[in-house]
Amino acid sequence: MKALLKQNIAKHISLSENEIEDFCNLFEQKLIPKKNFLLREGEICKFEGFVTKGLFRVYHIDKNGFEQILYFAIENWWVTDIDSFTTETPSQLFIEALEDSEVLVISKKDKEFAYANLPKIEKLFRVMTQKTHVALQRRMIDNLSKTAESRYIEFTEKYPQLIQRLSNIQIAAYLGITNVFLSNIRKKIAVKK
Amino acid sequence: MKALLKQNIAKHISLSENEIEDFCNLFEQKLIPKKNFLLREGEICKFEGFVTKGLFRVYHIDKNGFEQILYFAIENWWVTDIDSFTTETPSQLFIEALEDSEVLVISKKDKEFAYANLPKIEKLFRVMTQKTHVALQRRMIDNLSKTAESRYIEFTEKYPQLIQRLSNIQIAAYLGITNVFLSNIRKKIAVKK
DNA sequence: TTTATTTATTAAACTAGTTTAATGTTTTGA
DNA sequence: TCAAAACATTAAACTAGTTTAATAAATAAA
Repeated sequence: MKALLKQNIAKHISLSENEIEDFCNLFEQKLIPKKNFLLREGEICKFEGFVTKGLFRVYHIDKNGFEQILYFAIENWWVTDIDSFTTETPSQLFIEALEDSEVLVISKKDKEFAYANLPKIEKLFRVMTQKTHVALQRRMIDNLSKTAESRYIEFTEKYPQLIQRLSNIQIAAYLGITNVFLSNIRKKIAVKK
Repeated sequence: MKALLKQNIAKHISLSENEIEDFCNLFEQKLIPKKNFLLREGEICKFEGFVTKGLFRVYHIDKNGFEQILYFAIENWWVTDIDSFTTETPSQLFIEALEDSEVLVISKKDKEFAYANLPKIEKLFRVMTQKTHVALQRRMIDNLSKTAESRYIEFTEKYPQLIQRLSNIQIAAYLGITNVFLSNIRKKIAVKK
């Protein structure tokens, strides 16, 4: 059950068999059925999660009621509201299962325990946060410089397996456009081919 | 000369007098005159910097020649291309001094040395990267959900001291709009008052 | 001090993306 | 298996933001 998690950790840092076992024992499994929430706006995020099955979307609802999707998380991805988790303030985000999902979660308390007792865990999360940050930085540049059409094309090329599992409404909310305009883009691309 | 750096580090983690001294000794000062570069596109970023005087802009030039500003760095801010620095690949960014500036830099080699010998430094950069990431995440949501006008107003409210040192061209490139449209926004706001 | 360069503003035509609403299709759930 | 709900598409009017260009003002350089 925790094989995927161990494998994911090993991609970032090297730990002894014991160390990785100890760390993974701090996680417990949660099952989140489709349309249920791992986190709701206003709650303080007290966990960090690793998805082993299913699909989540992490999104914000602005004051006009529009949803902006920060990211999706499928199998082998980490999911949390790092803002609320680190500052211990109420979250501005929802984390919702778009499919029946399974996630391994570690509590804030246990994570701090790991930081204190397994120094390499500090490195693990530094490296992971850096990678996440680099990815977001690239997305920021793309959003500032590229048209919705090329952002859509690049998204489909980068995450073909994800596209198939998402409705156009979700994809549009991620790209920062309306689903009506996404429809236009898709038509335009289809005509080209 | 390194008092500001020490004070900045102390904000994030607590170190002994010796530890902080040892770590700060790994930094050396660089003077970058206005309009000169700390990093150019294509170079591999081999440093992490802490600004003690002046002002930098970190930006990308897209294939149409337009500039997008990722962030500004003034006194007491850190500056690097974390992407190029961690992956050791050619940078897609320019880091340019907008004023005569002074920056304390640590090399990649010395930073790895610090990670290996001063475990708390690992924590320092994990915490800093997290904070930077949270800020970028908030900016991403703002860019997806808010109009250019409210992004401008919020920027002026959040960084009043920065606004005074920047031309409207720089501010527009940060907001992701043209300077012509920024002029319209400014006029509209002025009329309101 | 004079000239060249960069910056800010304005106008006017234009375009990428939104809004609202209608219609058909697919999925869900009782 | 049938009705309700969610989804995708299209059209048409609209708006936020761009583009190009001209002009004035501020800054820098010689």
